[in-house]
Amino acid sequence: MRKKYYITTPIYYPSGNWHIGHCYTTVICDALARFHKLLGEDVFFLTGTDEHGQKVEKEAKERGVTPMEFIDPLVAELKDIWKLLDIDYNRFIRTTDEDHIRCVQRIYQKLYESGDIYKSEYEGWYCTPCEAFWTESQLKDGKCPDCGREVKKQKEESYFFRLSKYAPRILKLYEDNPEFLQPKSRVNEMVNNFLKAGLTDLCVSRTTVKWGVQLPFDKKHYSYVWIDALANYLSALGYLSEDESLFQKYWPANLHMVGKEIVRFHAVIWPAIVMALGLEVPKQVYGHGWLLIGGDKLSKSKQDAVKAELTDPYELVKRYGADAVRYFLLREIPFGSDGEYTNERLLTRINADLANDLGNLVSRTTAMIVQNFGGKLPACGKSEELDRELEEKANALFEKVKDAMDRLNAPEALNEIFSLVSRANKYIDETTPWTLAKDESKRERLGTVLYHLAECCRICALLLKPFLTKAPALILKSFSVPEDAGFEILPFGYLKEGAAVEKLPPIFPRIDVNKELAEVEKLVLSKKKDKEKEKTPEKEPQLITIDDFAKVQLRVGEIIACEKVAKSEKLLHETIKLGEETRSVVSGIAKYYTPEELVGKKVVMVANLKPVKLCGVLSEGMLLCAEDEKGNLSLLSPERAMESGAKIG
RNA sequence: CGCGGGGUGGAGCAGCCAGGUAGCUCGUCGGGCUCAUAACCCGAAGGCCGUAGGUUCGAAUCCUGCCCCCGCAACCA
Repeated sequence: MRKKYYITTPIYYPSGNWHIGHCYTTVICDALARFHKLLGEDVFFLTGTDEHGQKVEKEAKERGVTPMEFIDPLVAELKDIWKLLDIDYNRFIRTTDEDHIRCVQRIYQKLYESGDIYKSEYEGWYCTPCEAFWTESQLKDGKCPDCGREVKKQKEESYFFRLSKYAPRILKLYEDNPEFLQPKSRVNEMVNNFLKAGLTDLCVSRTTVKWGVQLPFDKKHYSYVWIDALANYLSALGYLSEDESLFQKYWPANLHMVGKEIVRFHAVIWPAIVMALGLEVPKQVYGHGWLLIGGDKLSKSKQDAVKAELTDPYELVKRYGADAVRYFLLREIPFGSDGEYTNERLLTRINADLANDLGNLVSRTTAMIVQNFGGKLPACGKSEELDRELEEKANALFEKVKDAMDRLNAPEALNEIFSLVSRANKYIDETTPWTLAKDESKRERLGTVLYHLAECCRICALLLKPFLTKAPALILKSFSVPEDAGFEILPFGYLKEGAAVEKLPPIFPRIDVNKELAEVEKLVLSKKKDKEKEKTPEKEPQLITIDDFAKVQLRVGEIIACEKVAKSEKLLHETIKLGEETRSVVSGIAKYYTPEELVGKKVVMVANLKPVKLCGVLSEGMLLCAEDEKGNLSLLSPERAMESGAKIG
């Protein structure tokens, strides 16, 4: 029986902002899936979206649409991106899929019956307007972190999962299987932060959020989103459905690839649930690092020099092609740790590796075969030492690539492949085929050299198939290698004398980096402007009536004291005399005014603004300011002397 | 003392676990070549390996203190 390989990405939350980071995780998984397919394994590659929960519910409501109306276009967009990047998944699961929901319910039912889910009471801080529970540590200054309002301690009937029971077994899992959680540093994190302290049972039901999976044994309750989300790895295979054949075949997962921020859910909670269901635990969870956009470090030292980075996957693929984007993601980020994304690094990579090294190698090799042998591959004559060295390197490559991929290290695998590309370029200089071509007596030697180059191109292209999806096929085609050929034809010597060889136009045209960077910057800036425009037009043309205006009470106030707000760079805290009363007001003008120069000023303020707390300081009004496009700012003051408290209107 | 990771030529990283000529990619400079996408090949410059101590014949590597970044804990891939 063929070996099976089940690999998953996290399911993504449809936030409306798909970016290069989402592509990172998915492209790695796709490369791994393709690699294992080429090894002849039976692969199932799962990805999808996590669509339930409070956030979606809330955002849909704000837009006045149903949750599905909100999500559907976002999901369609994501699928488009995967298509552009040639992500070859077996299933795209959505947690709103009927079969998934049914599976989640059955999992809950099963755990409820076995006693691993039980009814108890959840006590927490409840914010009534937000309908949300918060833990002690989530509160900000004892207030709701979302809206800043008072919260009250409240108990709620809830269902809990006996996570505590599984802590020892999870520790043992880590000990017995060092491979289970990678990289190793994450193990320490989990053990020190959670497992050592002992796990507390996990509250797995909600009554406040209705956009979720209803619990079969208590219709008032809905599933905790994380249980719902994690279950996708099982539901996608038809677990607990009428047809469990996929589940039988592919479970347990070989690899759950996840971002480091959600390692806890995958390495602690998920195995516990899987254990509770009596199933085999996944073989490996890998917590990869992040792709930091635009160099956060840079922005601190060179405040003004922060460049706009192009991170929109559509635009990137449109400009540089799927191969270039995939290559960058797979090659540039040291695996396991964070990497940095900038347009410049992307372009440098494309030019240096794909255009100069690989593209050019293929180009010069095919050109010489066409020129000297009329597009028919010459015979491989007697190998000299230089040739044999190249052959050995080419034949040793597969093991090196496989070894790197077994450790999930795509950058290293690519590094190995490109070291052969490099060696081949050097081989051309060492053998100087253009000199051989001038001497009719060296014709056989010329053929041998070109044959070796053709073989290197072929072997590199073949090994690049999991990583790139366009170029390898083009290269192989130009050497008349069948499209569906796999790793079985890797060994040196596959190509036969007389095979048709075709000269290709540049596969990866060189990019003028400075010109392109300038263009990209322009593009990003214009997009930003578009976005700003989108927001403003609604407000501008709207006319209001005098009644609307009357709702705003404007009055003259006198600043009698002013100080900086300690925790903030932008805020000033003014004490303002407003006729008889005194108001506390916080304004974001610290960059434009010093506290000293404000004291004694008469200003215009909105007197009936609902009080809020900013950085913990009460603000009972708003000072009116004029601001121009350049960011200059000026407070408004009555033009003649006025008593504080005077009404404006 | 909550936990973890990191600080190595201009940039990004490897080396550290098993101490012993500091390596790779990009960039800069010089040379070579002309088959090729102004590409390719060779060479050079540039680092007291965050900092202060310690162990050792010998420390980027082991130990200790300190400084600085980043992350996790607290639903960002």
